[in-house]
Amino acid sequence: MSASDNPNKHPLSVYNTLGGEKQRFVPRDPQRVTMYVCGPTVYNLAHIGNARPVVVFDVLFRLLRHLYPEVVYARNITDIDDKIIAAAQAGERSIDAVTDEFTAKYREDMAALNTLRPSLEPHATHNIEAMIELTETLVEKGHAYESAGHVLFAVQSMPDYGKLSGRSLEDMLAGARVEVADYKRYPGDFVLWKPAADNEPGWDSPWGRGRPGWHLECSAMIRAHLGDSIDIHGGGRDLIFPHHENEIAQSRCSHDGDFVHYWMHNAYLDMDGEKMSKSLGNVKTVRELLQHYRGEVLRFALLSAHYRSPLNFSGELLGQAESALGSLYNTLRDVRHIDVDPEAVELAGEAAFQALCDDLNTPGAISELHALARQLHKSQTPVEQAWLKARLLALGGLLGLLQQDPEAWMQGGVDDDGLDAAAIEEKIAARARAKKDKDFALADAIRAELLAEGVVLEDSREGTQWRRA
RNA sequence: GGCUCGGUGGCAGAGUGGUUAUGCAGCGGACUGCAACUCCGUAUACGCCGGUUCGAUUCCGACCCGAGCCUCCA
Repeated sequence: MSASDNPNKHPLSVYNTLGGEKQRFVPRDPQRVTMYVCGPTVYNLAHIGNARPVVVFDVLFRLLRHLYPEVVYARNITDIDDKIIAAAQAGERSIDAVTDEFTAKYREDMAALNTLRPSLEPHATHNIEAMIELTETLVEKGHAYESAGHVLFAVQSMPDYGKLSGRSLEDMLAGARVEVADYKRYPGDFVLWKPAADNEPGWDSPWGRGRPGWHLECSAMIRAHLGDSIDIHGGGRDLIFPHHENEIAQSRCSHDGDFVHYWMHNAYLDMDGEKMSKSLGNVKTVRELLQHYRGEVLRFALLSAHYRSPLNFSGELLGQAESALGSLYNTLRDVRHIDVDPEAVELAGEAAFQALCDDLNTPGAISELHALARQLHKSQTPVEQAWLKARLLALGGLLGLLQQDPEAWMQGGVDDDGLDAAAIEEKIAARARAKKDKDFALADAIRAELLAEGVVLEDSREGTQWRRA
């Protein structure tokens, strides 16, 4: 039974890079959906661009969990790589010290964006044996060869190599930017296994002490942890070629099965209209941004555009995200005393849910959140308010948004300096007395004083409440 | 050069062969002691040129502009 066969579910469509079109999602096993997303190379802090696929596929993970009984989501930790070795040597530290530090920081940063931990986080170095086995199989089957201590994949041995990225071998070499190593039989061949220098980490193998090539770990770990075939494989657009193309080559030439059914790729982030790059000096780490914006604001900003569109990540975007998110929390604050059960909401009929089922249309879903908020403001009856609040929370939860205490959200911020709540309440009380005495000059002075501290007052019949601007 | 994807109002960003996207900011009004919040209303749009069509921002073609990839970058 697929989701589409269940009247209580809504069909999910995703854009499949393989085929270049939106397709109905049909899992191979509706009881157990499998998803793999390329994770970090742990040698430095994650930047906000790295966070986009993490947040996007987190939404997909949440959505799939609503649609299917079990979802196994694996995201690898690449803890062996040239850049890690370089970082360790530069810092005169051990490899482990580097990878442990940045694995921990990666988890902290992604948690701050309210992303769920994947079901599995396989480490490359824990799966070396599987990589060696995979390489041996490829050699046995005539798809790989040993040369000068390297083992290389022979791309010409695979008839439809290049299918994912939509290019032929001739096309790929036409650009002629390929630096041809003399140990390659064919310029497009790529490394499965390479020799390790004495001062580099290495593992014993049939080809001597060495370490894996870049693409190998994903193929080996997918097979080891998820099986020969999986439903969804995700990552950034830039990985389509060569990384994912080569994963396909490794996996399909070594074992039966079609490896991945749905390939999903997110577009890049720009920084103030320019590509984020180290040479431009405009790389922003998640950690840096968290100094100035709350994680949920960053998450909201990342979800404000469709994942396949480039998103210009600017201070203005973040300001808008903060305002928009604040208005939603403000709505929830007004009904904070109404108890609801978001679990009871049947999502299938919700427009926001349907938007997400249409290839993760997060901007569409967010607009529906605003529509619910507007209805909530206008509603006068507690029953209706409870119903709307439950829906807003349920749908927000699907996006990983709006799950914090609204009062705390409105009164909180990233800065710890400024007036504390008790001092603010005290001034509000003083202002209330002034208002009662019709001393509006004093009341306004107090309000202006608080505003200067970044505190905005909102009067109502029930009294005065405050929030941080 | 090859392959791929885009160009929507001040900004961000959906979507559609004919009907208000939405948000942020702006303007007008209601509410308020005045504000804020909220509500109501409102201006600004679909790169350019052709074609198909009763009708195109939406389909087709050309053009201009931009982006990504072309061996280790999300």
